[in-house]
Amino acid sequence: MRKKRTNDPEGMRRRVLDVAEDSFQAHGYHASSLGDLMAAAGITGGALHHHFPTKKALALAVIEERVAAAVEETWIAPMRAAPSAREGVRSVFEAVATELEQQGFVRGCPLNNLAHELSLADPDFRSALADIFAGWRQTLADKIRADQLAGGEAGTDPERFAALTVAAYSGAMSMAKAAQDASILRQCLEGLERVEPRPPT
Amino acid sequence: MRKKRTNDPEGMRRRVLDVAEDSFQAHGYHASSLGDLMAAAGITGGALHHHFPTKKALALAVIEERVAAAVEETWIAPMRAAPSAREGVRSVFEAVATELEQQGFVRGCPLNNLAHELSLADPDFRSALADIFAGWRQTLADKIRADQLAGGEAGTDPERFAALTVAAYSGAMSMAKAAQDASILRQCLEGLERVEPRPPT
DNA sequence: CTCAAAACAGGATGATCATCCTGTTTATAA
DNA sequence: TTATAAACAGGATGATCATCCTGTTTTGAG
Repeated sequence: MRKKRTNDPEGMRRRVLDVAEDSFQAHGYHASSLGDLMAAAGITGGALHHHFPTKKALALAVIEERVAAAVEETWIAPMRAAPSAREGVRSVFEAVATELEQQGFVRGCPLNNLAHELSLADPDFRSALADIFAGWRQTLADKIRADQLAGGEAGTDPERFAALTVAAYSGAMSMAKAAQDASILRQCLEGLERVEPRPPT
Repeated sequence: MRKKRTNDPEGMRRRVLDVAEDSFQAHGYHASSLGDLMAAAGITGGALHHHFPTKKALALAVIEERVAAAVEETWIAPMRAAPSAREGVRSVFEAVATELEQQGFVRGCPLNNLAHELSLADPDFRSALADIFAGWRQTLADKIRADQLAGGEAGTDPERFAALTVAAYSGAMSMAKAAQDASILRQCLEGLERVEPRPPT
């Protein structure tokens, strides 16, 4: 009689989020069935229902914990650590492009993928996704302001720079996903680097 | 005994595409059930199956006929008619922003909406969507080349300009959809207009 | 130790969905 | 007119899906 079951609520919750994040990115929210997720995570219906009563609750957790963390890791932290806004943008674009080229296929931007499918589906989804976009732009705008305090970027509007950078990245990832070709990212970066390049007068 | 049924295959096909295009944009492909579409179009299962044997066939028709036409109408035709590439881009951005502000909500870019949900779902979807993106960029690049033949845009790389413009628009629409606020479109346009603004040396 | 709550198991359920099938009606060509 | 295919009707079907429910095991507080 092997009666050994170790309760590990945190670990089980993490495994569910792992497979949900992966499946939502690979197939989307609606195309991911809870049955598939349960099989992939190796858990039962009771356990899944215990941690996430509804599919919506699961998706909200993926957005707030995983998608936000992905943006934090890919964009926010590198930008804060960068010597300047422009150098940060360049290094993030190139890092992502290089990573995509190495792995050979393009899954798209985690935030954009879910934003397109879920923004209109539910107000809770929409506001969670919009908040991540806003924080992303905020970080970029703050970096421009820091550059300006250091004497650079005169004449660059922080919010405008942030909006264009995030838009260009998101759109470039959209095209890269559709074309399954990451090179468009580098093309867009080259264009971005020619925005307001004139020195302060 | 009113026995009057007028066969109108073209009209019926058009009505199906009308409701499918609308529903795919509003709720997405997977969240649109054929039952809902049949009810909205006022047709029977037999008729739907006759014109579109599978849901995939219906979506492919929506992409190739409706989404491509939307890009043609919104971007390609106005760009060809514009006096210059930059003026064309400006007028399209402003026209879309104004239209979105008037209708009060943002559904997103038809191409991007389906591209995100379907690019990884099926190779046929992906290539149809990628072709539309490519044609869009081609039109923009051709316009820059025309400007160059007319003596302007020296130093502007046509493909780079096209890629950044499409990316910025797509990404701006993504954010506008998530935020339900079209103003970010104008912000991105202002940024775009500061790309390579220096005169030829 | 006791016991209540949390964690997990596993199946039931009702709804929904895409597809298919058998007919019937309409249009077209010979 | 007649034959043939296209156009359309309407229901059947089997699969799938999210949620819920009843029960069992584990954990920790008192």
